Order: sequence, then C-alpha cells, then structure tokens
Amino acid sequence: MGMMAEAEGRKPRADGLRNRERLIDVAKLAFAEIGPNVSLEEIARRAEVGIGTLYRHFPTRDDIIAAVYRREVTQLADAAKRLLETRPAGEALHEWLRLFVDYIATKKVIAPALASMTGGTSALYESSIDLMKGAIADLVEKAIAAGDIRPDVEPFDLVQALGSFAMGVSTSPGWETRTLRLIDILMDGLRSGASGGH
Amino acid sequence: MGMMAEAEGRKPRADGLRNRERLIDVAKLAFAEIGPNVSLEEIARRAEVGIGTLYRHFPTRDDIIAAVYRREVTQLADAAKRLLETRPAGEALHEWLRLFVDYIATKKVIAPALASMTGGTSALYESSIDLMKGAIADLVEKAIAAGDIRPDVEPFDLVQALGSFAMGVSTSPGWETRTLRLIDILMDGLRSGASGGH
DNA sequence: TTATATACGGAGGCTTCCTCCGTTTATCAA
DNA sequence: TTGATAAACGGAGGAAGCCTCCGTATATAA
Repeated sequence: MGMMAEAEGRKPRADGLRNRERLIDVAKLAFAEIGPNVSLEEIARRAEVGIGTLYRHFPTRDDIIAAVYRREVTQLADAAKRLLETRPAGEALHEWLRLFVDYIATKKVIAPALASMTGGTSALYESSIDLMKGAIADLVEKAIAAGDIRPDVEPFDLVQALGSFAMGVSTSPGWETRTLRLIDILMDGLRSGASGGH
Repeated sequence: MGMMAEAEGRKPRADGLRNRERLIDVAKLAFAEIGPNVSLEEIARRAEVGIGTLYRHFPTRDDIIAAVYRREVTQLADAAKRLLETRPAGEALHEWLRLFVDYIATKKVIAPALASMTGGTSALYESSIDLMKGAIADLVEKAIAAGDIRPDVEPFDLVQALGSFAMGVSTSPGWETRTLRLIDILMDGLRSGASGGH
C-alpha cells in the first residue's frame, strides 16, 4: 500500500510531454477567449497537433478542463513558496493575491464544466481547496512573523474574502481591474497595525 | 408611450401555445436530468414535436433556457400571492420557502448557461431578483402582522439566507433534503419570539 | 364550408465529437 | 552509430448535434 507506481519502461518521450503542456497552455487561453464550449478541434488546431493527439492525452473534455484547473491551482501553490523565498513576506503576500485574480478568471470560465462533472471531480475540488488554504496560511503566518501585517489576521479570513471575490465577480467589463484595486485596499488594511519591525 | 403592443391579427393557435408550454416543461426536466448541454433534438424528441417546432419557438439555446428560468421565477412569485390568499401568513411563508428549494435546483443547472449569455440576460436576472424580493417582503410582512413570526425579521435577511443556500448547495446527494431541513429549522427560529396573537 | 395565416415536421448541409489505425520518431541496446 | 521497437503522431470517417428551409397540415375567421 502506498507504492510509487512508476518504475518500468523507458523514459517518457520528450515530444509527448511537450505537446501535453502545449495543449494545456492553449486550452486555458481558448477557454478564456471563446468560453467553456470551445471545440476541441479548435484547441488542437491552435496547439498545432492532430485531433488524435489531443484525445490521446485527454480522452474526454472533462480531462482537459481538469488538467487546466489542476495546473492553475498547483502553480498558485508553488508561487506562494517561491515568492516567500525571494522577497519579504508582506510583499510575497501582496504579489500572491494579485496572481489569485488570474486564477479566478480561469476558474470562472471553467466552473460550469467542473460543476457538471461527477464524482471524481469533487475530489479534485477538495484537494485544490486544501492546497489553497495551505498556501494562504503559510503566507499570512510568515507575514505576521515578519511584522509586515497586523498580527490579528486569521488566514481563514483571507480565504473567506477571496471566496467572496471569486463569487461576486460579475462578467461586467473591468472586473479584473476593480478586483485588483480591492486587493490593494485589502493589503493596506492588513498592513495598518503591523508592528513594522522584524 | 407605454402602449400595449398586441392588437391585430387573429387569436394565437391553440396547438402553438400547447407545444410551447410542453417544450418548457420537458426542457426543465431534461436540464435537470442530463445537464445544461442536453441536445435540443433530445428535448424536441421528448416533447414529441419536430426539431423545427422547437427552433421556431426558441431560435437559440439561450432562448429556451431563459424561458425555463423566467417561468420558474414567475411561478414562484405567483405562488407567494396564492399562498397568502389560501392560508395563514406563517404557513404561507414556510410553504413558499420549500418551493424555493425546487427553484434552486433548476437554477443550479441552468446557471452556467445563464452566466455565459450576454447583455439581454443580465436584465432577465435583474427582473427576477426584484420579483423575488417583492415576494419575500410581502410574505414576511404579512407573517409579522399576523403574529406568526418574530417582528424583528428584516425581509432582506431572508434574501441573504436564501442566497447563501443557493450558493452553498453542493452537488452531493441529499442536498435537497438537507436544505429542506435547514428551512424547517429556520422557520422555527423565525417563529420563536412571535407574538402569537392576531 | 372555404380561404389562409399560422404552425408543424423533418430532410439536408455543416460542424463537432471521438475512434481507429497506418505512419513517424524518440529512446535504448548493441 | 545504427538498428529495433515502443511510444507518439495525425487525420480519415462514421455518428451525432446544430440550425435552416420549405412543403404539408390545421386552426381560425369569414
């Protein structure tokens, strides 16, 4: 129980991996541009691969949607770690919140499809929520420890706030700009009352 | 300005109206059963009309979705009026809240499609929200006046609560039962502290 | 009952979905 | 390097869905 299933066989082919990544890249853009019902042939066309290649990597539409979503979440969690290593915790938090806006955009487009998936996907959702909570908690705790933000912030408060942002986002033009502004204000609020020292 | 555009021409054909209603009935069920991407041919098939008939009544997919949604909202608002006429205000409120659960179910299925519509639909949304607010306010005020529920309830509190229900509903099995239970509890809460008199 | 406006239904052209399989290519062993 | 071969590629093509168009049928009005 709990074994690494990998082992045997040769190294995966470089072109296979390349095309897979390429398809996810292109799919994310296409979903954002055209909507959740882009034809898969369109995605294959943009990625400059045959339709067969797309279907081999992602047997169903849901699979490619899940792949986009999963990568988005993973990148966001990774970004938290990387940001914490390369700059002061307060800045890291601020920067990460901005990245979150891009994540919302992806999620909004994909959500309908995600919602219509059954079983397996709720697990995908769960794990993504856990990843997010972990990332936020880390950022907030370090930022408090560094004296960059007020000490009475519960990480869960931020989860809540971000959730509301994600929900409340309308499709009206300029929501992205407005949300980014909101985040700046939020950061100001967080900073006021910070110890300021190290 | 403000004229009734109707007038001329003969009476609309009975079969036309019948088929139109039939299509909306069937579409609501089909959306719930199969999801927001049911083929329109499937809907026509179930309604036992030709595909051409469906397209004449609803030139686009969005049109039929809007029709289902609009009827749902309208029926809900009408039900409030009817319930208030046929039973004590407290019971009317309780019953109406139960109907609301069915409405959520429809809305959940349709929401993705509604969300992807442009322009015209946000108006549809707005008007539905106003209808809902009006219905709830009426029910709550009359129930308070009748002494069936505590007097310190703001109609808007209920709007808020229902909104949360609608959002928080997961796709997990049994949500409908659970939500109905929540509504019963909510009603108990509303009743406690009621004057009890007339 | 007749005339006709109105509604019906489905054939057919086009797009998308998805499978299948012959061709190409990256990896590994010699 | 060079071959052998597992792995990946790509697109033809059948099935299904989208939507239009128009000949047929029927409800309404005279």
